[in-house]
Amino acid sequence: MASRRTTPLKDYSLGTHHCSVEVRMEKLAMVPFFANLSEKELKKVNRKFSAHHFSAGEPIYYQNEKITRLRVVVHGAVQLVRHTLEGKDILLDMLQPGEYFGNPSAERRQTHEETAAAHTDACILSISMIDFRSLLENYSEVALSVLDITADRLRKSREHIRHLTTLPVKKRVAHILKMLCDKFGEGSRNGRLIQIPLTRKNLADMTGTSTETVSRAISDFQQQDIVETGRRWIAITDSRKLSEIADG
Amino acid sequence: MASRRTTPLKDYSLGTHHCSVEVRMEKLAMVPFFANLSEKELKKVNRKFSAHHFSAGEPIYYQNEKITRLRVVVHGAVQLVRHTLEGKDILLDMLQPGEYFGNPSAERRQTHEETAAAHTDACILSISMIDFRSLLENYSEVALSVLDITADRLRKSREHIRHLTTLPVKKRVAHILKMLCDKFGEGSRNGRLIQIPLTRKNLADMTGTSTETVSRAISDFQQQDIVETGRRWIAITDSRKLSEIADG
DNA sequence: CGGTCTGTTGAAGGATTTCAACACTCGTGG
DNA sequence: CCACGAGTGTTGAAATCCTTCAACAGACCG
Repeated sequence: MASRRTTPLKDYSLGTHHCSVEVRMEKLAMVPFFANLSEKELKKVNRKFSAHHFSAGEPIYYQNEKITRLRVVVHGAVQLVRHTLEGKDILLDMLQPGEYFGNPSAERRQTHEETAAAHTDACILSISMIDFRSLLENYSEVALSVLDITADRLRKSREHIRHLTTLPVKKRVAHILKMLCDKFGEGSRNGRLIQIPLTRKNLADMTGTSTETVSRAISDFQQQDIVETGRRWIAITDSRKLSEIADG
Repeated sequence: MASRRTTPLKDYSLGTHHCSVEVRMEKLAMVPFFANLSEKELKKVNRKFSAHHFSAGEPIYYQNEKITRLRVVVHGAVQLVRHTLEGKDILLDMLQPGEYFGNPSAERRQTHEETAAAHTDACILSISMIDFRSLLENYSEVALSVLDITADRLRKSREHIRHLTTLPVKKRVAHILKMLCDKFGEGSRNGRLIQIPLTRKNLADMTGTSTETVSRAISDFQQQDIVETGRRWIAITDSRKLSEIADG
């Protein structure tokens, strides 16, 4: 496997790893809406979940597919992509361990609005919608927590709309880099490194532009010593200047 | 008051109207997340709500203001607007009787992300966040219903993002007109009339463009006999052709 | 070491914004 | 009751940002 790696990023590959019961419990406890459950309750919940591994790039479910399960990221990163007839993709979200995906309220709208795929090698826990709904009915604190997270995602989505309709591309790219840095940033020596492999296409699909335009924006940032970048990796070296560009 | 009205729209003015208890109960029962409560429970819930009237254009709460209450539209239309530093407004949503507004999960994020204003004369019921949260805790069916509605708004928001990033202005305007027609459309003789007064600026703020561009798009639709329009009103006369433009 | 995927850069073309001037409508006040 | 003015809608032309097309350079993998 990858032996001559040159990127500064961590290796996310799973190999033949299999999630032990202990790891699963630990990860489930990390999920924000299970945080307040007792260990006994958590064990009960844990039995309803099953685990699956996905290789980088492998799809987890497809757009328009029937919704049957709710999923939680345990290891790796998951991307939610909306494909369009125009052939332009939209990267709706990048998920970290602890985050859920797959519509939690799959009552009427029975199909997924987006495709979920493992962005890196990933380990995913999933629970049937029926079990999840009964869980929500029985534990009001879990339901309220899921509501809070969903409301926060709505807030972020509207923030994104604000950026798309009022900001020029360069500012949008700056905002996305800041956001990614907050969520995935690691280290502080030569600036904060964004700990997921991202192509110019990924960034373009997040900001709603073309790869070329993103490339030009980032080239500009690089000349101003705001970021450092290579193939599939970016580090922010001057977050102050980046903020100035984003908000100025 | 308005005596020489020439628009084809209904008169939304309230005059000295005051909501009777019966009207309030009826309206509360219309709210999707109270739909399943018994009359007795509904009466209990009703006591927690207070009613207020707003004239057209009057603000209900301001962006960045502290969140203290959750509100429900009883009469009239309410607009949710996000103001930006660039001076460009974004019309996030237009609400009908029965719809709630004001973040239902006001736990950490303590301030409103948008300004709410009465678009027409409006009657609004409101409940304190504390009472609302305890309501969610005690009635799991209400909590699940609120979750469903929030998840659906997230879906719509992402759909909007899709339109903003992949479609040219003309198609976006067509989509918004279709949406407004589905939500506010009335009658069928000379086409479906959108039953709220809308300016070109309102439409521009919904589609993320300028008033001039919206005007050009609608002029074009009018020449193709797809819509009929006047000052602050629009009717769709050929929804099939409109759909073709939106999706073609 | 070659092929493929990824990233860069230039230049032309296009869609939309912006600036500007004008027309129309409504309702208020003379 | 009419006229005027503010708010609203329309249209043209120039300027601009971004996309698209194209060619190439560099990195990674087997």
